[in-house]
Amino acid sequence: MAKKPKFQTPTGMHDILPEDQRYFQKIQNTCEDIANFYGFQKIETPILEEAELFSRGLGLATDVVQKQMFSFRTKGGDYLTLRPEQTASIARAYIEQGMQNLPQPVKFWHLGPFFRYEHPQSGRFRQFWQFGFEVLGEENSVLDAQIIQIFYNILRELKLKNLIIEVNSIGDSQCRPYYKKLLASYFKSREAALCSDCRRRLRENPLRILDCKEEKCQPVKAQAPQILDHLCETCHKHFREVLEFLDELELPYHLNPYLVRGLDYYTKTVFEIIEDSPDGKTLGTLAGGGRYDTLVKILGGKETPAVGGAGGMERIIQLMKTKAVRFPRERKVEVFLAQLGDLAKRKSLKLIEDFREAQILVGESLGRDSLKAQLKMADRIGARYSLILGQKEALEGTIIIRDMVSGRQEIVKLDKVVKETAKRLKK
RNA sequence: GUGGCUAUGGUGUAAUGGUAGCACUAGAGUUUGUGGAACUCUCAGUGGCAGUUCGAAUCUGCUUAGCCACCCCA
Repeated sequence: MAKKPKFQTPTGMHDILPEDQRYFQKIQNTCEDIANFYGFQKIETPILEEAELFSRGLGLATDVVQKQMFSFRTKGGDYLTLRPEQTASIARAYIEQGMQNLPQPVKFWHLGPFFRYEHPQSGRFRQFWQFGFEVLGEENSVLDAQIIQIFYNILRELKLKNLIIEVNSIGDSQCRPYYKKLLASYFKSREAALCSDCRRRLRENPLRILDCKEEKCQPVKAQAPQILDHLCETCHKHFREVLEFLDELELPYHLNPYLVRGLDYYTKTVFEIIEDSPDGKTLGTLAGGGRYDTLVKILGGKETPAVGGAGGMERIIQLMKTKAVRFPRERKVEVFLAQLGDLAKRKSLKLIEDFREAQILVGESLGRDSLKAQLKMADRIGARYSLILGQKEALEGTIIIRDMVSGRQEIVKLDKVVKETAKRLKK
């Protein structure tokens, strides 16, 4: 006889079990509250999009596009991709739905699963959940600061501490090309001192060398020209304003001139929020984002300045767990209905509906026939009262109310039991 | 994509080539219409495929998954 096949979740993908649902729910509720306060509306876009939306939007040279997309051809011949991030889809929706004709800015939040083909490890999955906030149609630096504030608020609301906001500006189409050239020629003159990856980056995207953690590259990096010294007038002013707003908000930020994000659509402000853990272990970025003033145009829309970011739910949950963030039970059952005998079981079904109408949570274990086992269950879930409907009671039209603390029992008329139970619960 | 470590019931763990055992959990029960304790019984495992051997959880190879590092990011 053949062995039973053993199915398991695909690499890097997980079941989200009830105990984790509480955390997901908590994050979702927090996002929703904050979104309502700041005037963001929820949007959901398809999990599949045309592959080109991402390759054009995020940039062909990015890691996400080059090696992390789940793409496939449909029977009809379309080339689709499981979304690796949200921003490009929102920009697409903005263009497709003509949202430039709405009062600007347009503010959205979202929450859902995303997919990247990578080697999984802690805090890194092939299917992972993100929430995000995006503002389209506003170039003012005050929005950059407010987006950062929003993500900081959410993390704080989730009881996370020791948060550090890393910020940088990576310029725009005015100044970045010039800086890139400057940087490229600097690194080129010292190419021999760079690691092999960085020599490749030198050709593809010199900015990323700044992100390299290779020991070898550190001294070269340290002497490299810094973008902040080479921002154009506009970007410089914009960034200065952002920092002033952050000061005003008294947010704990750290200016990190090496912060370069992996997606090409970013302009000017970029940020990441990380946990400053004492033992030096990091989960990676909890939330990150920045300004993307050119994305809408790249995707074929009108020039539309925008800023936004996203948070990683699994990472946040992992951190919440280590900080022992707990939640009360979502369902407190105070009454348990135990039944004995065929007639009683039939009457129980209807009785449960009566309790539902009265909005009293009533637990049951209708599949169990032994009274003992049912009371054991009642005890386990912590019911205050048990209702016992046996053969005799069912025939007489009565039912027993048992106080699970004192053990006292009373017999009441079956048609009064909802009322009688409600009365006892109020005390 | 590259390298390192790991893998035993649902969970946590024993067994260094010779009967896969224990604890928890779960289910059923202990004068059959009454919970918490105790006790009894039951379900349930060597990730998968090969190889070495009289004999493999144990040794070897491959594979899968997890973890870690690189890379990158949420």
